[in-house]
Amino acid sequence: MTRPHLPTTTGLRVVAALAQHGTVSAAAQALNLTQSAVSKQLKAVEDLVGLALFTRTSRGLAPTEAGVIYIAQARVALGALETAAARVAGLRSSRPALRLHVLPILGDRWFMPRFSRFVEAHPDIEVQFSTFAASDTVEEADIVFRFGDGHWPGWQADYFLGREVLLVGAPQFIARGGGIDAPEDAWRFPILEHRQTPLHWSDFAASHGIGDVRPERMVRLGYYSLVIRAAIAGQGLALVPRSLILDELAGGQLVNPAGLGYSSTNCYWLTTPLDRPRHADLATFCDWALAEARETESTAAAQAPLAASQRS
Amino acid sequence: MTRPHLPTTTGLRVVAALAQHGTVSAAAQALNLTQSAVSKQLKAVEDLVGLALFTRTSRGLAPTEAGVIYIAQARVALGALETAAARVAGLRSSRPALRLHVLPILGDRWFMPRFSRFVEAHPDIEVQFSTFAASDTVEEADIVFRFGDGHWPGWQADYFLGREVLLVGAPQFIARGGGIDAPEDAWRFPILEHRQTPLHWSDFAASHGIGDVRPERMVRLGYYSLVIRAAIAGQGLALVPRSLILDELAGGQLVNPAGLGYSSTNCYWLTTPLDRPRHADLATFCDWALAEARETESTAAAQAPLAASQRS
DNA sequence: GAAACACTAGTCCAAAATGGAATAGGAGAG
DNA sequence: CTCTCCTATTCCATTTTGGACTAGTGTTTC
Repeated sequence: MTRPHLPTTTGLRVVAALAQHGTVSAAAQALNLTQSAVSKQLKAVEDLVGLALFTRTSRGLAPTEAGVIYIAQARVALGALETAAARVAGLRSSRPALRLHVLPILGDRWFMPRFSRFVEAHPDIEVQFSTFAASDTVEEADIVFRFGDGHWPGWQADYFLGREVLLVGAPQFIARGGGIDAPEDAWRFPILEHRQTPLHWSDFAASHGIGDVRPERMVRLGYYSLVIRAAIAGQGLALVPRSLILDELAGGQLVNPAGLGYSSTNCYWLTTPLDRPRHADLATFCDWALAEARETESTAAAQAPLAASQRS
Repeated sequence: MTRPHLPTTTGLRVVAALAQHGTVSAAAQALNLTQSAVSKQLKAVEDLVGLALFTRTSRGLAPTEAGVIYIAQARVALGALETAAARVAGLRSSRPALRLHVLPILGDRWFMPRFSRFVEAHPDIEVQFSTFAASDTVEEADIVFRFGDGHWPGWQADYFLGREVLLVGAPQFIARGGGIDAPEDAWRFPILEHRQTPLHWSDFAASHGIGDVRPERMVRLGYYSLVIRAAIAGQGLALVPRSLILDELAGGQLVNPAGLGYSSTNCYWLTTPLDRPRHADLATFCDWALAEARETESTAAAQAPLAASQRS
């Protein structure tokens, strides 16, 4: 046998990022590469595989049947590498690295812009992030960020962010649909849902006492990044924690019509294992992350009235 | 976050090959790279990980604690890539590739020297090999090479090779130990065992009617490649199918003292699923592989008397 | 004890791969 | 029609990779 044709690990990351972000340009930002580099890496993987992994549209990319299969295995491979890094980092006799498991949406929209502040403040603490790792590696992590109601046996859960959920959409899209003045107006529009957090719309309806969820249409997407992006593109209304879309709200790409939203019991939590000692670096990181999250939400709260006044 | 430090897929292959082959030079041969390239790739992975993955001795390399962890995840990652390739290959609307799952020892010692003959004879048939893939992918394969007694529910098993098992060792090593004229003489020596096929020595003892296995010492190794290599290095006696060591017997690196060995019911089988149609390419490959295996064993049988006469 | 053998690690250098800047071109929205 | 967002490609500089070769070490053989 000659040398097998394997993709590079950059190629795997590109494929995984494209699945999550939906466009070459957005994936490039997430990967800290240029649009041109990502485009070429995708082409290289597709040439190697011999099939297109994504279809191209003017709005971005969508996985093909082959792409869905390939993306799944790319994630398994990347997860194994995260596991290897995390487990080996745990063996260092010098100060062991902190092992964090983060959800994709938090990695992109919360850690990416802020983590450098932690590094500057604590250059001596090494942090190992995982996103794709399998559940056994997740359980080994020092900190696991989770979405839910805050109850995980064996784990202490500290509220992180996302309790305040807003109904949002692109301004022109909402205007074309006749505007939204009351919660039930939302059902005139297609709505977007993140598959892994499917309860939002029923919570929204329940919190406003408006009966069943009855939208014109519902589109389910695999990543919150894609939900947000589709909302910006005018493909539907979305329910999104305010803290995750501060820039889009400030920039006017998304608006929160009539200030509609609700307070969710399902939100993002910072969890730590109860059966392991809380060593100093872990405590330092938790304090920093929770404080930054509080600051994020203070900023979010301060912007809310401003956004409301811009709406009239 | 800046770009994560991921190993290259070549680095992963190097780490997995080193685990299997025990020396940089042997791994290089298996990978179709030079010793220098493999050495540099290993250094690059170890620099990235920040820990040594192998200890170096004058006889080769052995995994460290970190190495064992890393190797396991490297194999998971490579398995995922094999799965991706196999599943995507199955989607091609043109002639789908044959998906073969091969044991490491057969990949190295049987397919590596012979597969180019198949390619020359059938350039139009694409074959996808896997070795590391997880069990779900194995079950999807068109052909699975297995070691055992030939009974796997749902699979047709055709004898492939390995029924004739020889007691072998390095000539000087055997001479220093006083030679071997009878089966029980083997217990004066350390013996080597492949962890995944642990029954050989008891089968050897039973077939010669010599009671329990009572060697001076037993060393268990994770790969048959390492068993063969350790036998050549004079670290013990091994039981190995004749067909897998024709070159070593012919070259005198290993000898079969007193023609000792036995006929094993546990051997290598070519298995195909009963619940799927046997399409033409599959039949072509099976015919070729079984014919080549027959030829391998004819050659082996023809060499046996010659080796015996060289021994006196 | 010397020679031979098998091994790893490093240097030098050419080739290949990678990524960024820039550009071309397409599609949709305003 | 213009603007915006998008992908794909070209050009080029930089980085990475792998092979040839060498230096050095340790073990085995004679």
